[in-house]
Amino acid sequence: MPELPEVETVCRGLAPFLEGHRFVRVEQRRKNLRFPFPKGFVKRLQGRQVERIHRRAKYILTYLDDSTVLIIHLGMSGRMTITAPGNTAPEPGKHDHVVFETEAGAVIMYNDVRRFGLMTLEQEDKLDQHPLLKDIGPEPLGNQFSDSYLSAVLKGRKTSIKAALLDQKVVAGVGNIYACEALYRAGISPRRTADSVAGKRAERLVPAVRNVLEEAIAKGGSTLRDYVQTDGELGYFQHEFAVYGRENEPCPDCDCGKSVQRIVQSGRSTFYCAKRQR
DNA sequence: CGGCCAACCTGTGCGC
DNA sequence: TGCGCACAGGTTGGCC
Repeated sequence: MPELPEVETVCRGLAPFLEGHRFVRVEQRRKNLRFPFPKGFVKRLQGRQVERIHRRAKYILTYLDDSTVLIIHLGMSGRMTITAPGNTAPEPGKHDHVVFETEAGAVIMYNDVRRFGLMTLEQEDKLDQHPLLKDIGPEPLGNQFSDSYLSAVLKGRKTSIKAALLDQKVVAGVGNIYACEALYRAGISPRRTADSVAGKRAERLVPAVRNVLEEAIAKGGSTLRDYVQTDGELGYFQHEFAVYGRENEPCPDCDCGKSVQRIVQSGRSTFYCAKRQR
């Protein structure tokens, strides 16, 4: 699930337990996720203090006091679980792959059934050049993501606009759900060619992407308090989607009885309303 | 380079 | 109840 809003929510949930706190125990419970853990992973983390947590695209960047950065990606099924200081942490289960304990007594577990996630370490001054990060496009909530940028970057691209939105080089952090939802809001067909999204369409798509992500973050934020108190699990949230997962249902703004269709584009499900989206 | 597809891995839900 | 298949929110690497 984790797209930009979920990763942002996870970062915000982790921050109070990690920023300014020191890892006193790190347990790596298997040798790899998507990639092998780097050499000396546990040793390099133990005793380090976290300075700040930051999100870039779908990556969680944890800046440490020795100028290294712990890079975390949640993949498809990665979650973080927090046990606040003073409470008893559960025993790690089959899919709890990494356990962090802070000096204050918080226990954070990384859980990932499918293991498409990753953790690695990089020197802070080399972070921009890291292979995983160097080609990522602008943050959709930042100023660089504008209709002129979008028109320019999509120029000449014959793939679908849906596939282009999923390309992290075009824009950072948009995944399958929010690509569908943003296109719905913008009234743009996911089948449309990417380079046909310029001018007025780009002017509609940019705020559509921004707004849907901002709303999802706001919702994550509003459920976060309850989330941490109940079971401490961070990562999966119930959102109301207009089209995603709603095949054969009427879309919210449809007055014509037509319903949401599911198609497959480059191997991923796309949901859209053929009447509203052209 | 652009674009498509398989692969990575586990779990779940559905039809038969 | 069991089996096989489709599918799941991400990303990469290989191929044409």
